[in-house]
Amino acid sequence: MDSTKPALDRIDHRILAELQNNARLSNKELAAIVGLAPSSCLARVQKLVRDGVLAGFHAEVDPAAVGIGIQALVFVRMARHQPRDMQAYWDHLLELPEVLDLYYVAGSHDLVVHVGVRDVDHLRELVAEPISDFEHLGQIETSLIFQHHRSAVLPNYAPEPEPAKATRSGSKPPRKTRRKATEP
Amino acid sequence: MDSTKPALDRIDHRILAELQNNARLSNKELAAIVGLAPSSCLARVQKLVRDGVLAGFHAEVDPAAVGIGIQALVFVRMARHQPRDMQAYWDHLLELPEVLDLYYVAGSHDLVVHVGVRDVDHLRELVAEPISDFEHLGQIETSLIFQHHRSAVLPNYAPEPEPAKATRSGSKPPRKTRRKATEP
DNA sequence: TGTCCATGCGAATTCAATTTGGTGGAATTT
DNA sequence: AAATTCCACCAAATTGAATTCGCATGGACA
Repeated sequence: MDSTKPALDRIDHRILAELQNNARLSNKELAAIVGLAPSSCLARVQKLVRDGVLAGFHAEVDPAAVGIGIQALVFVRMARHQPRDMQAYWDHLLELPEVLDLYYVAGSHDLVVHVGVRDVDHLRELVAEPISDFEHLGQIETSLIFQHHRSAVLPNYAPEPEPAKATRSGSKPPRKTRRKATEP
Repeated sequence: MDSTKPALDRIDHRILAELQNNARLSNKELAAIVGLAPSSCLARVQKLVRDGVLAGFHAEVDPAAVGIGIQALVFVRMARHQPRDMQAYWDHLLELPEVLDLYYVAGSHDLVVHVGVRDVDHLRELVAEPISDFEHLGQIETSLIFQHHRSAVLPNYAPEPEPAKATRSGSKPPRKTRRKATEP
């Protein structure tokens, strides 16, 4: 049925969690954390990237360091909801560098725009011009953000299919180093 | 005056931009991009981390892979705005794994809560129980998210103080490899 | 003009990433 | 049930990067 759903096991989820917390973990460290050999761990990470489960790796930077003095949410209600118009306005907003997040939602607002600007003047200009500059707009309401928190890691609601490889007897029966083929 | 503001130069901002796009860039690659020797580049990155400008490195994972089927914005209006109550409710929300973003804003809403849940039942339970379970709450409105976009990199409004090291004559007068101290 | 400081470089060392060939267990086939 | 296939894993080896270090350069300041 679902060709795109090999389902992630416990170790995969562990890898995702660790990399969400710290994307700079070296493969060796990650392998040690999840209890795998570096080579096996690397193979899993590469697979997760190939499958699009790991969609990117981003540094988090202090907004103040790039001159963002204030942030705001702008709630926009459209006067018309033609898909054509919505899409055009959506694309328009995405081109604004000030737009950090863009939500298209059901309910009494249509769009919620999270913006980061230099100062109040910048905010006023942004809302007055590029954001309001569109046909078929209804109400616009701007709310200053006092505080914002973003969780770094997503919850995990996925059922784990298998013990992924239950190390049944104790912890690690270290395999006897076998090497005979290339040996005098 | 400002002991914590050595101001970032052009190269620093370039580093920030690149790492926001791809936090897994190797130091060597990054150095090549920004036009620095690996050792110099590493020193800058380490400094940016020490100074808190680089606040973290996070993997971005596909919500579907962890079982998040739907996302929503929950708009909450408080009945009372006592700082004590606000803070308690804020902390309460932060403990919910479903909460992905939390905004405390001025305006007609007080809190905007971005949640990721398994399905509609999960959403109903979340809003009915943990989110509504607090005194002094006013209106609550839940809006399904149809589409969400997050920009990976912040804009840069910071003025660049100095050419960081203007290579005035041409590009790279390759320094004559000096090594005399340890030479016959 | 001389000194200090910040920043950069290259070479050397240390350590990690990646490749490869082989192993064992579990599931599947005979 | 025995044989076979397949898959994920591991260890070792190689390649290549991260990190350290001593020194050089150029601007700021006196």
